[in-house]
Amino acid sequence: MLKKSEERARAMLGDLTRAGLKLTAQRKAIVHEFAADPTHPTAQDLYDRLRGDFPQMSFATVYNTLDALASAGLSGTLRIGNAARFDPNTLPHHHVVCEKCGAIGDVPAKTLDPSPAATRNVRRAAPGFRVRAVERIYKGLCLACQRENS
Amino acid sequence: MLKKSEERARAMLGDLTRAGLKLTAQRKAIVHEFAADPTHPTAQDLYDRLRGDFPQMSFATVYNTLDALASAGLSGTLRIGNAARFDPNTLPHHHVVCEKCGAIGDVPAKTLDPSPAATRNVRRAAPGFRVRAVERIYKGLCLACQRENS
DNA sequence: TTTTATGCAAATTTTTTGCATGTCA
DNA sequence: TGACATGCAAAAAATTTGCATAAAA
Repeated sequence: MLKKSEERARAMLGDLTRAGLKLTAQRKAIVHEFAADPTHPTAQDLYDRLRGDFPQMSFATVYNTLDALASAGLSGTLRIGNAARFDPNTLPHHHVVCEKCGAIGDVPAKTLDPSPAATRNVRRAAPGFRVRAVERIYKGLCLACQRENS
Repeated sequence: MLKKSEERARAMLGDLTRAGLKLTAQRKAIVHEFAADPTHPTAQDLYDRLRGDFPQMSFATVYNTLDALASAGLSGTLRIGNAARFDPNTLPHHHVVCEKCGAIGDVPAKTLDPSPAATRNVRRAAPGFRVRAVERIYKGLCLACQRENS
């Protein structure tokens, strides 16, 4: 049986090919590192992890690949703190963010479609705006930071 | 009668003093420019607008002042695109973001307190996390961009 | 062989910092 | 006066770009 991370990497590589992107060694390496990563890494994070095994890997390639994945809908982009964070989870979900340590987590959602109430509220504030998706950020304190505070 | 922008600027200056911050000429200028600005400007935006009237104003001062306002709870910080955007609206509210042109708007909310359902969902995904506030981003297309697309 | 991606290095953009000087309270 | 803020300039991060070379389809 395949490890879950292997499974995800394979799925992502398949999607990548299907999206018309070329399957280079660098992209395979990036996808293997990224596909099952729940930590919402920055491009720099991934680059640092990869450069050990792939010293010829360029930073721009990591950036470009993550952008390509995002454009193909295979990755989400989150902006929290000063750097873009990438998210391989393509199922609908929201995020928790710890206001102290910055840790980010996923919160599964049935859908990101706007509720009728949301649509009404937006219509009132921004007439004519067409809402495609509603993303939530749950801000607060993670368990570890609550303990530290006491 | 005072213009609304004047009113807001005065309120913000009062809050600023009350927060123990010093009232310098630069801060007054920044607050007057910022307090009633609904466009969620970046520090660069504000600096560019101010430097005409205040050529001696330094960019770092704009940054520091906006940070000070945010730390004192007089401004919110939004990260959308590659730069921090500042928001003088301290009433509870969410945001609409146009995915094409990047325009940002406010959507008033009664409260940002988590609903019981939100608390449950977060608890399931991130055990022990204490949610303080739920912020929503409504993503979609603004009226102008819908028209352009057709 | 044609198209697309890579590496490299440099340019931009965004944000932060140090420190001497100046100003508010 | 004493604490805090400013300006300036430089450093540090984060992101994007151009172009010759290399690899995938």
